[in-house]
Amino acid sequence: MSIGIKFTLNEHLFLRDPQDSKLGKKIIKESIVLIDEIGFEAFTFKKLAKQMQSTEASVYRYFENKHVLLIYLVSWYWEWMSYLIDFNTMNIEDHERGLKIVIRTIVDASRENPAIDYVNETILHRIVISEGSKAYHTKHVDEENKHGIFKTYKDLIQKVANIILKVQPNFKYPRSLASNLFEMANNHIFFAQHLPRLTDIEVQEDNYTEVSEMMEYFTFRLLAN
Amino acid sequence: MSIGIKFTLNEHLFLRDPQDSKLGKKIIKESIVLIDEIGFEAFTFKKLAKQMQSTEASVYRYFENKHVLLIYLVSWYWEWMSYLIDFNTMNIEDHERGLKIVIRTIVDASRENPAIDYVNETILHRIVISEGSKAYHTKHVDEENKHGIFKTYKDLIQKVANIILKVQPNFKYPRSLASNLFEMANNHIFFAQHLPRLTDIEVQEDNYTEVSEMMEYFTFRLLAN
DNA sequence: TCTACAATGATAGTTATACTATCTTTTTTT
DNA sequence: AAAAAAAGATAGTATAACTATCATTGTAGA
Repeated sequence: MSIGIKFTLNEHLFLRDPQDSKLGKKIIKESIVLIDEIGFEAFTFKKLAKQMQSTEASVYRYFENKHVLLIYLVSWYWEWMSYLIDFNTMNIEDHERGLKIVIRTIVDASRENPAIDYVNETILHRIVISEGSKAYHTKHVDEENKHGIFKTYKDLIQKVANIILKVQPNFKYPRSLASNLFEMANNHIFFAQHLPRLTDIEVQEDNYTEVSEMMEYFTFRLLAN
Repeated sequence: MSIGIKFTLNEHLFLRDPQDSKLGKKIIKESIVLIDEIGFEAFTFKKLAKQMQSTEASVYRYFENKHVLLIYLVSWYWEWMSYLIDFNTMNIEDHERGLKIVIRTIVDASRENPAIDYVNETILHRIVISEGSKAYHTKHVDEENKHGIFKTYKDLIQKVANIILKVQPNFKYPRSLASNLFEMANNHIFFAQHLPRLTDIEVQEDNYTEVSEMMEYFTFRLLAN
């Protein structure tokens, strides 16, 4: 049932392209499930291999280590988000309406119809919320950044920044606002679920309406004339 | 040269209070230096013990594991921030001016005169920027939260939320804005230093003026009538 | 269809991490 | 000076994070 999407991810993110083989796709699929289940710290390649009935050595043939695998997953998510934004804003003439759609896409990504059979986007969204920032909070950011590892995210931010500029060409902080939108969406869902006193919004189950309302309010207040 | 401050931190954060002994203070002091130097992932109690000429077992008598130590350090930072905000806004009648001072305090915390001899606040600020969010991004958040581990942070957010409400009593999202101010300050300093395309501001050395300018702009746009 | 070769599996081994336990020595308290 | 608490020294265990080697299976081209 694949609709034939294959994302192009930076080649430093893997040793062998997991999108090219059955085992590779299984690694992606099962790692998403396992990281969500036990958390990134407790996650190991040995446990993953056991769960997918393969071996540790086989997993290491695809990914250098679990940190790179996390960046891969998060990058995959960002590529997917980028695709969704393009898709959802296609043929929208009104820039304000376009930006609102972007915000709702960011917040409600997991409600979109799954696009690829070996990736559970709903679970991946949870991982991005709770583990995503660990992808770049390391001592090796600069080095990894030099390899273009974060290009996907930077392009995504630029895409949203451009939409922001269409709404308000004089706005001084388009990229800051764009990155803040992503961080804010993830943080406040996390806060509402785990540390509710750090936010004013509430979420139940997978209804994130209050998050996107808040973000729309913030955004259009900032961009108003 | 201590001015006699001793912060009260949740008792679940340590096995023996590090503030009560020479060795405990040394653990705090040296762990800050070492985490900053090699990053939290590479940091181990064994390396710490070696650096401070003590033993692994001794460190384990104070902290259950390195994750709890990180929460301890970050909580210490939040306590200190709370103290600074009170101190810097004391006797300020004008609420708007008060909020501006809060923003500058959050951003420029590390420029404040060091208050306690065994904590290098400048280095600790760097740790909070690059490792701080790992304190609560774990599978055990809920459990740790039940123990009141994050009370310090929640109280700090509430304090800033109250100041926000004084500026604009009708504002719908005081706590969200407060937590966003802290997250934003740290993120954009980090971005400017490591992933500059994710922000519009620039920082050089320890001059974070552009960060506080941006945050003031965002905040007062949101709170304007 | 056979051959070559790439991919995977099975197994073992290495070094480091994350602890726990026990005993001795030093320091502090009374 | 004795008792108790803290710290040091040392050793040990389980698991993590890899690397290496060889056997087996699957597949693409001659």
